[in-house]
Amino acid sequence: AERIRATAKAMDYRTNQIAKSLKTNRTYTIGLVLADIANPFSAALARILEDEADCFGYTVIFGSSDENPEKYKKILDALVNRQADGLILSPPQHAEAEIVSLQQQQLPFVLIDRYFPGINCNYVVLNNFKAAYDATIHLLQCGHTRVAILNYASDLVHLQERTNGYRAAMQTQGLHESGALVHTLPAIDLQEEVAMAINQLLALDQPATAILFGSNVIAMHGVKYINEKNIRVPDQLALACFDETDAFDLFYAPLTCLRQPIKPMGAMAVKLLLDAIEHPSNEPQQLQFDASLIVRASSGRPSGPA
Amino acid sequence: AERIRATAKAMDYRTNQIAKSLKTNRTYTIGLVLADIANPFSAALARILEDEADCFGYTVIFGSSDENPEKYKKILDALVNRQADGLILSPPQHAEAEIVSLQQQQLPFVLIDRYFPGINCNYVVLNNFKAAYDATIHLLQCGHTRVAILNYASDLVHLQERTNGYRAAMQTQGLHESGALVHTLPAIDLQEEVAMAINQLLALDQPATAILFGSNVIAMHGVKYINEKNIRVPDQLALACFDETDAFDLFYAPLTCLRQPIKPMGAMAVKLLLDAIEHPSNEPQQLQFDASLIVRASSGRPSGPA
DNA sequence: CTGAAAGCGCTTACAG
DNA sequence: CTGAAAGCGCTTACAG
Repeated sequence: AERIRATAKAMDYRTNQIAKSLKTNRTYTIGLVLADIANPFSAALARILEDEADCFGYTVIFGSSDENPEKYKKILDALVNRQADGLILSPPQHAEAEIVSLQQQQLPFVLIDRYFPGINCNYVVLNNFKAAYDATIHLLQCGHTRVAILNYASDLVHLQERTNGYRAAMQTQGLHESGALVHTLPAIDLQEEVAMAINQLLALDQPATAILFGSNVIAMHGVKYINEKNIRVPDQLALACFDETDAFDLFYAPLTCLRQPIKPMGAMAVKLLLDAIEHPSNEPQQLQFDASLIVRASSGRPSGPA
Repeated sequence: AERIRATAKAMDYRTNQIAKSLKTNRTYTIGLVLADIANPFSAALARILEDEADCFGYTVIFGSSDENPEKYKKILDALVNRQADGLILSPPQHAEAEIVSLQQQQLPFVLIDRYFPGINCNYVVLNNFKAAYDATIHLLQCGHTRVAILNYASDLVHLQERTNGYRAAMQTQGLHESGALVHTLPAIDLQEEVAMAINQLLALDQPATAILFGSNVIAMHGVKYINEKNIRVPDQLALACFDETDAFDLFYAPLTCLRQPIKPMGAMAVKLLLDAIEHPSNEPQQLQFDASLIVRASSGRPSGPA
């Protein structure tokens, strides 16, 4: 018996995890579905989830949904078929039925970044309302009154909360805008839509003097356009945005942004998922994290008369 | 029998891929090891590989090595134990033994981005020599003679070829520099090293007037520092860099860069891998792709006397 | 403590 | 064409 073990080692034997998994019903694999792994925010999150999963002996399989419900369903099927022990999901719009189906199949999962208020399941999200509120208040405190928001037109609640937080902040100053300062973009041709929105905001009788961008992608298009048109930041137009990216450091007026605590969020998502795998009868947990407002040059005081 | 099939469908039966895999010895899973999935270049590549793999019914499991050989080995073990049908690898330095071991185990794999000249295996890489040569020639044609390069100090051949290509281009103009214009950085504290190198280049008796950055990460640090110090681009210092990133569009002088054809490269890597899985006795194939030099504002003519 | 047997859920070759 | 049997490589409970 001893000798068998010795020769096994010598022959460079490796256990077949597939056979093991078949017996133990455990693959030590986590399925991850994001909108697009190539988005810097998603990629950073994927990296954190990878590291965290690795701490517990898990490996990550992933897929990108492109915000497309059919594609999302297809990826989910592929990951479930491959017997992922659990799933970490950033679902697209209209994915409620899929989520409920996972619950019925008793598959452990945790939503990250996004959630559906009507569904009682594990999730880890940002307090988007507070984040948008804080950023807007900051812009108001910099002396701006005509603060605009560029956000996605989306049924996703976490995005709507960004607009809601912005509106609540504006109302603290008695600024009940007609809506000319709120642009929600369908994101069919986002680059074009962002450019149009900025043009419109600057062409108002009372032009906007500050913009809050609802995501890093919107901000990227916005800043590119502002660069092209030589719009002066922050004098002519102050800026703040959701999400932090290295890219924003290259702009001459580094962007004030809302930094998401993705490290603790990712760690918590993995923790909740492993809990759900171990204890399927546990009550779902819902966790919100706060963004940090990182103030930089782009939100400085406006130059013109108030 | 017919009725069994009907009720199976009704009961939402899904075949257990694990059991199937045990029997067929196929998991339809590709293992991907990159340096860091959070790097925009890696993330973009991961996305392309994901899409390409999906076309053939494969799913991707991944790990980030952080250029650390031990971590690389550990990830490789995890992916092989999970019975990935094949591997796409971007290996760190000193990974030759691991690669040879994969060959001995007859595990199908394809290297991407990096390769080891002594090992006859499948790989898909950029022609780094030509890319660096082209970019340097371009800077020389813009009227620069004191063109510098900031690259990694690394045993990885694909990085050394960037410096070699640069040197070859300089020699076409009879410019055999003493080495003051060539900085190879150990990347212990890359940000600091890049800043120091730029300082030294500008403090030379004959200051450098142009820099070729050896990667997007080096360029990111470089441009941030140049921004901080208000060094004027391209007048005081012209720039060009490897890899394309959205980020570089936010700089006031958009960066001239070497765009890697990652879409065809990724597609080819998946193709070679699937070939290797289907036909294990096929000869390894080695493929080089050419970068496109995208000329933009950062490489414009120098202002001072030549 | 060791060793033989059953079974995880499939596929595949074979008998009916 | 259909159905029963063997076996993929493990783990686990059980007998010796």
